[in-house]
Amino acid sequence: MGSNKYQPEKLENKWQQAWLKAKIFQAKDFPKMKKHYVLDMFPYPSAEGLHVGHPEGYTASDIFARYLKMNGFEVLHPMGWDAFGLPAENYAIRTGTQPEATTQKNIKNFKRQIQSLGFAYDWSREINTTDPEYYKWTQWIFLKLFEAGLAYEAFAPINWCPKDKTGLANEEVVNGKCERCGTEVVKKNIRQWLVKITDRKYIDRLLSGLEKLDWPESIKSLQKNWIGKSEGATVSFSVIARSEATTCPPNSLWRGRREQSRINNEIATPLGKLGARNDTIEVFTTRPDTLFGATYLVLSPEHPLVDEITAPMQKKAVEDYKLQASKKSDLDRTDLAKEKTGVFTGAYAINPVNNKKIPIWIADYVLASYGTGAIMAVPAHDERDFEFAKKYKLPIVKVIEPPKVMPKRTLESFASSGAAGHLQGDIESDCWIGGGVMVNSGKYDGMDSLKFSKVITDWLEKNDKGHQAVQYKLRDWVFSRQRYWGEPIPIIHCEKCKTDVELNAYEIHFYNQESWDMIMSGEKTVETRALNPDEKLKYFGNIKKGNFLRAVNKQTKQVQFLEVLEAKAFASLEELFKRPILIKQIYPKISIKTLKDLKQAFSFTPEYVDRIQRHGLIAWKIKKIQPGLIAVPEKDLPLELPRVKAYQPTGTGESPLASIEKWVKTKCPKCGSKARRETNTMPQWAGSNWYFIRYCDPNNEKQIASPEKLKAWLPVDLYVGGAEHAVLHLLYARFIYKFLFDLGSVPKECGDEPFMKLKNQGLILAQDNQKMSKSRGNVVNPDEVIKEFGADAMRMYEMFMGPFEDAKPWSINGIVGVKRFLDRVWVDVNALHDDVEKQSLTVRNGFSKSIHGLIKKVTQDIKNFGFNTCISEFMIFFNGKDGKPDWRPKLNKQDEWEAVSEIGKAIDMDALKTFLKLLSPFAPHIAEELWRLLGNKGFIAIEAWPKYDELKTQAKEIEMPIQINGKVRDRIIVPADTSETEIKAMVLGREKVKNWLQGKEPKNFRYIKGKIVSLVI
RNA sequence: GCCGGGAUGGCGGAACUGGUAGACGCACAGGACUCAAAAUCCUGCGAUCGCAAGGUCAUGAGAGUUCGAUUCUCUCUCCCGGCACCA
Repeated sequence: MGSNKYQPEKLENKWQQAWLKAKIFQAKDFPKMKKHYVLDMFPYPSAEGLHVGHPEGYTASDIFARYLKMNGFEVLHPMGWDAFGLPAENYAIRTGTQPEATTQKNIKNFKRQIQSLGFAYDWSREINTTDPEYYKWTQWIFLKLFEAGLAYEAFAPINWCPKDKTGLANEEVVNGKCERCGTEVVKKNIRQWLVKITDRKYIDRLLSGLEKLDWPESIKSLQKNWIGKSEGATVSFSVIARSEATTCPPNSLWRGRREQSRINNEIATPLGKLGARNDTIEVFTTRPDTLFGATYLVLSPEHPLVDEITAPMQKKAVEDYKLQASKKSDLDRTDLAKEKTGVFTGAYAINPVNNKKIPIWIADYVLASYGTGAIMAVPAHDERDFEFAKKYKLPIVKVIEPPKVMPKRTLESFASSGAAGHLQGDIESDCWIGGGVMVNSGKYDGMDSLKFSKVITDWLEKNDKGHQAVQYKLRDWVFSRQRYWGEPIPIIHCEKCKTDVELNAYEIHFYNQESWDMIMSGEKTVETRALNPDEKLKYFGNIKKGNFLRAVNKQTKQVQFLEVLEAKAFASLEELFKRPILIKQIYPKISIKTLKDLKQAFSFTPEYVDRIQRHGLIAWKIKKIQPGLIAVPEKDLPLELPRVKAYQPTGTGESPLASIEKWVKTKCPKCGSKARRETNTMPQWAGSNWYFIRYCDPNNEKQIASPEKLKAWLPVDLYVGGAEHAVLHLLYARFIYKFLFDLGSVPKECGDEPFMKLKNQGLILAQDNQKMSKSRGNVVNPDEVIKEFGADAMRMYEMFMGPFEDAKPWSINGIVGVKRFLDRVWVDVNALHDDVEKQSLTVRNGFSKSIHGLIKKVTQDIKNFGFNTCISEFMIFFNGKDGKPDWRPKLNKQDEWEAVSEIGKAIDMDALKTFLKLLSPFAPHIAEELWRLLGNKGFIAIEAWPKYDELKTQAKEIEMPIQINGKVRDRIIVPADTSETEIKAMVLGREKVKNWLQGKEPKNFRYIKGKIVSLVI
């Protein structure tokens, strides 16, 4: 027997170096073969080093990549470092070291650890997000977003962590607490950079793009949920003027006021949205069918109209309530168990469908950040409104009668959910949130509620009282941190440019969020307006190319500047109609074929049409600009992070960069006057949402990556990583990728989805079934595992533990099983080799049948990520079923070969080599070593993947179970292709079967070829 | 509350499109080797009745479809992950 022992530490490093030196895992840029891009989520190189969770995903993707390589694919399998971020900075603060230095140190350690596992990475493409040559392009992307109007500055109430003294993205707040330190998060109004991920151009693509992706359903639904699309309608409720509110006016009075406001606001309202007025409250509802049941309105306490509408006698109550609400943390406000509270404003509105006067309340269960910040309350058909109405004794009007005859299943589920009250129409004690038949809805009574939903929406549109609408839960992405260790935002603040623009600007106001959104959504939008000679001061016909518009959103108080790129006058609608391209830009979704369509689409009032016909119309092509915000010129990128002495966040909302005067003071690239640099830095997502693009061309100095190389590699075919990134990284990366796609930086051929297939590894828990964490002290260090068992055993064990995507506990006992197996392989192969050399064993190739089954099984399992079962197949093959391997003899106690198969003391050397090839993606080091031992040349890692003979995977004889009344009572060994008549005779002849039958004929006889015989007595 | 995923021996887990439940590994027990131990090798190992042959019960609980259900359908319980007053 071979005397040498399996000592992984003696051979693993050797092979790792050999692979590197031979460059066998370097991907060629323009592959002639089929390409495959296998990507791991790159790690944040923490000071603690790798934990055993990292190698799980890396091993799986490595096995897959090696498998593809052996199958003739050109494989791109890169690795890099996501190295900006808070921990490095916090560490620097504590120890007074440079984040740059500790980051370098951590990277070195991570790289050593990852390399010690023998992964087949192409290290020539290694990237690091903190490298100026890399973040130059992160900054470049930001500038492009800025140019497109997708990155903007805003004072926004953001999540603020008092301990870390920094703003947090929504996603970093877990249960109202800071994800990193657990401190309760408070709201703070702070100047921020935001990225408009909610832009119309992208949000629906982010949603619909999911459909074609091969991702786990759970991740897709998480993203869908996060985007949170709801379809419904917005409805305008007119507010009754304060003085008139006490005596609810008949319609005449009311209308007069309405006309008044229309005239006042016309100028401030973009074409087609003339319905918006400052005395209307817009609400969003997914249930326009319940509109007749809307018995009151509720505004969020932050709604911009609250102060304007509140009646004097309610002023104090409203102010108190607003103050109270503002003090509450998010956690308090969203606590569901809490009873709803609210205050009457003293104001009333008119329900547009029945002209009923309804009270307006404020309550903090209505969120300012969603929809329009206001709701219509339909207590009879919404549980929240119902609760509120009950408490404050507000009227409840039923407008939908639950269907009397319901499908049985629906009925049962209602009964069990305790909602049986609905069935009796017991509206006093309960509310019905389902559909049904309309009642109390005027002439629509008796209509199906689903149908009515559409009917009433059409009615609203026709009557200029509302329109079909879509809302999303997704918020814009807070894209700045008040921290040092991140990419500087390449923007310069110039006071002179700002005042210049402001001086030249025409002011326009928007009361309507939708109009605002439409105008702001980008360069292609065209603003149109009828000329109005009566209003000299605001004679918009004067606005020419090169002028500016100062646009104010009355609701959110947001201010934007628009530059007029082109101004065109049209004498009439007919003339405008001749310019279909222009119309398309205004209303991209509506097809306008006739002039009538045009008028309808724009919902012109007759007065307005009249004015256009008399005075003409002007249209502007505009571009959103950021006055006083000047982009750092591309040629000056990267804008490098300056060296600082102190990294403490200032806590004022400014980053530590603000205290480096030398860096902050600069010249405006546009006008040359004194200016200051932006001191916020980018969040960690900035570098990680596009890194996979850079791997394709990591050293390109001229472009983010060359289109040719991108065409060769993108999209990523397989992306492996943790499910914790389901909505953060994966959504941002998809957004940025789509943006770069639209920009042309990602070529059309690549498509606009970056990751075709996604696999999530399950969490590895500690021995005690708890999450591994430093504080619990149950973290397993891979270095120690490798030292004791070797990298191959570590890889094998991580794959053997259980299904890849499931959470599973680490067990040190478990790893000894695979280690023993590798020991056995080592010892046996050495011994076999020695004895073949000594000619005490003969080599006869091709007699093993089980090797074909193994190839088949392993090939399929790798494709399906079923690595755990692969490994058990390896064991079964090597040890043999019942301890009888069919490809070789076995060692007995005296270390002598004992024939276990019919072939005697012969070995199927081809089968052994095949076995090693199959094993090599899993345990690459031992496979290489034994491959050479058996006299082969070159690397097993680049050998061709074995093929199997399907015929030989099929057993000729089968042990067929015989079931009697559903239970296995006997077994019979038969040729696989035995016919039914043959088998029936054989089965009925069996002693055991006769015993069960007791002379009777079976009532039923069934034979499933290759599977089972079943009889019923 | 809503969405998604689970529940199989002492443990991690197998079981293809319904067809022998518990593969493989761990732990455990007995044996071999050893002065002894470790390592290694062999045997056994769901529960239960039985000396055995064999029987009975078993895949979270209950029902259903089927010759046959871990697998399909319904209801329920519990666990994990996510969202959470989103109108």
